[in-house]
Amino acid sequence: MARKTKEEAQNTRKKILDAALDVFYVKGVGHSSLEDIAEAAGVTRGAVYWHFKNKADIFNELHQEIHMSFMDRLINTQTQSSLSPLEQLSLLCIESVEDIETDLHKRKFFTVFFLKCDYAGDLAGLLSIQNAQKAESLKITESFFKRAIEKGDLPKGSDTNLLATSLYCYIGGIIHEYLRNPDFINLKKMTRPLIELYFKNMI
Amino acid sequence: MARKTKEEAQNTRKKILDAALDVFYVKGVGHSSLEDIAEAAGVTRGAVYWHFKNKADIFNELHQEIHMSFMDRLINTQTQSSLSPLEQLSLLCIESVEDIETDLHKRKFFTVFFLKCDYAGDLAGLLSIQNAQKAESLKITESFFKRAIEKGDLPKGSDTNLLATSLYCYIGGIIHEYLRNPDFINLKKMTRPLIELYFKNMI
DNA sequence: TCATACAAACATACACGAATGTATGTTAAT
DNA sequence: ATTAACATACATTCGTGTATGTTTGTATGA
Repeated sequence: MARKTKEEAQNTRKKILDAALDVFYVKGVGHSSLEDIAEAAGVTRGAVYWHFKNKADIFNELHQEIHMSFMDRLINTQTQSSLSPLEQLSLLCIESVEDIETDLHKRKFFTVFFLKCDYAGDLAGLLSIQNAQKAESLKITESFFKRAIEKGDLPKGSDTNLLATSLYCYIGGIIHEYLRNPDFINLKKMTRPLIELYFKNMI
Repeated sequence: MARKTKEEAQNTRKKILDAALDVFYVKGVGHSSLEDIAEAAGVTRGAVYWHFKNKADIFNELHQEIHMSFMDRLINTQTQSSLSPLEQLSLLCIESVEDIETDLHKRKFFTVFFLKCDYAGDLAGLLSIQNAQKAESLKITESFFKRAIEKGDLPKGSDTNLLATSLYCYIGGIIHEYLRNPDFINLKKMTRPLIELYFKNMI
């Protein structure tokens, strides 16, 4: 097979990842063969094996992608807004949840990670990788609450870990419930009320 | 093979279901073979096929089991307590979440349904069955909020659907996050604070 | 500049095992 | 006598990882 330029090889790699997301979304990770992914990417299985060790490797790479994207956004939200910390956080939550409906790419990601994989067998170890990454982002989220306390927007002595934890559970729960059953939550109508319920009342 | 009494056959069936839950919990649904389940139940694959159509059938039966159990509890909570509707609901939430940690059987169920299956292939149709059942329980949950309004515990005109939805997302999120990463939430310490955050402040 | 060697980036072939569903056999409850 | 409730055997397909083949980009040396 003709050797390609580095750029072309990167392109092939990207095509494989994109194809994998699509195939995983439709068939579930467990029922997607590397042949399915190769075909969807327009290459052969050999190419998939050249770039990735196995299916779990592909899955993990996909997760890295969305984790990085989320972290970027979290950090940018923190540093680039004229809103108060709680307003920043509230807006981030609203936008993140709304993205699930409006951004098909994101919806595929979250559907795959929440509903279309089983965190067993080859994927068993990846949950702890994901968890370590979540701990990282939780700390940053917690820092929003800390800044809010410093600004006097929250009572001194508020438990920032409890607040960050509760917010993660709530937003994660909204996304998960929506993906399980899009008819359960009309995100267009309910995102803001659901998030406001949290930010107006709970804290 | 010796024909058994009806009671013995029911016992075999129960053994298969129990074994399936254990195997699914350890290996994930996708990576559990019917041979694995048969072996764990101390029978052969023939017996599994006698009682169940296929793996999806077993999975669905397991889900029926937990759904019925939850509905019973929801209905009993509603009718048998001297607490106010919101207190009833709050206590139900606390107990349900605490059960995840203390009741291994429940933890296995929720782990299997949230993390160890991929809702694709044979399991694809089962999510909508689960969703229909959830809609049923959501209505009952909503009725707690309605009664609370009637009693004057909540403002007239409160959106009971929003409240029930938000509670489902929150409790589901807590359970999901805990199962993904037991280190993320210390349920012993955090269950009450998390639930109280909701009931004391959000509503 | 050109020739050459190496190997990256694939494509194709090989080898094998696992899991499924169905068919058939067995025995005792009814 | 019939058949429920299994156990065992049969038949097949699918998917995986590894081995091997092909071609051209790239580096190096003359």
